[in-house]
Amino acid sequence: MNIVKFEKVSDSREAIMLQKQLKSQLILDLPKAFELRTVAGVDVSFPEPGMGLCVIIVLSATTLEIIELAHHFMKVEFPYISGLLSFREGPIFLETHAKINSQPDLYFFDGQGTAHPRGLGLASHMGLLLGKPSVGIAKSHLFGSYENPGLDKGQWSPIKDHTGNIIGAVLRTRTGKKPVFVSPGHLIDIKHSIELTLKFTTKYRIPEPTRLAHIWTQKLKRTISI
DNA sequence: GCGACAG
DNA sequence: ATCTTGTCGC
Repeated sequence: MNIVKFEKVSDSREAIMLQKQLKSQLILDLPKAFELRTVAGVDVSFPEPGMGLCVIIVLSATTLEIIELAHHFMKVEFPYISGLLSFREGPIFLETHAKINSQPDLYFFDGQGTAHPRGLGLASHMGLLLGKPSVGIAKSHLFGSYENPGLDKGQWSPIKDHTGNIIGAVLRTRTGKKPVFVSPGHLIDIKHSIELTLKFTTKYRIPEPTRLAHIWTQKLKRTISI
């Protein structure tokens, strides 16, 4: 069992305090012994108000074949508040994670990593709790300034905070299509986050780990009663 | 006060 | 995220 507990917070004030405290623990470098054999994709859908359905899909990092698929359906307490997404999706993610048998080497989350108001988006928060490398793949902008990248696949431009520090990248994963917002979660740097995002991107805008997790989250949603 | 605002 | 079918365009 993967026993990882999520610190309960009762309101946004406490949530923000926790984020500020946790961000100091982030390590933005790949571990020396990092070996990439499997990668996990995470996503959450909401079949009905107050109920969430999380999916974690584990893929071979070399062939992208599905190694494991786990899901969990439960009540979600925390409301959606911009900047506090991890408090809404974190609990159900950990419950789902307790069901997987493999130990993914890397995790891709549907949201921001360090490109966040307090430097601790969903991917960073979860990576920290797991103690594993994680990357945030967001479909839209949340925080930081940036210029649009070139139109060719692979081109990117930095996302900077008010100080000028680079906290993420706007990456073109498909020529001529809307770019994705990539930022390191935990135990990884920006360069590798970009490199790995491209490595797992096939013919679609969203890289396979997160794209497949989303597809399953929608497919299983119909299996659950409404 | 005004505009922005992951999923 | 979710409510929702077909349709125009690359």
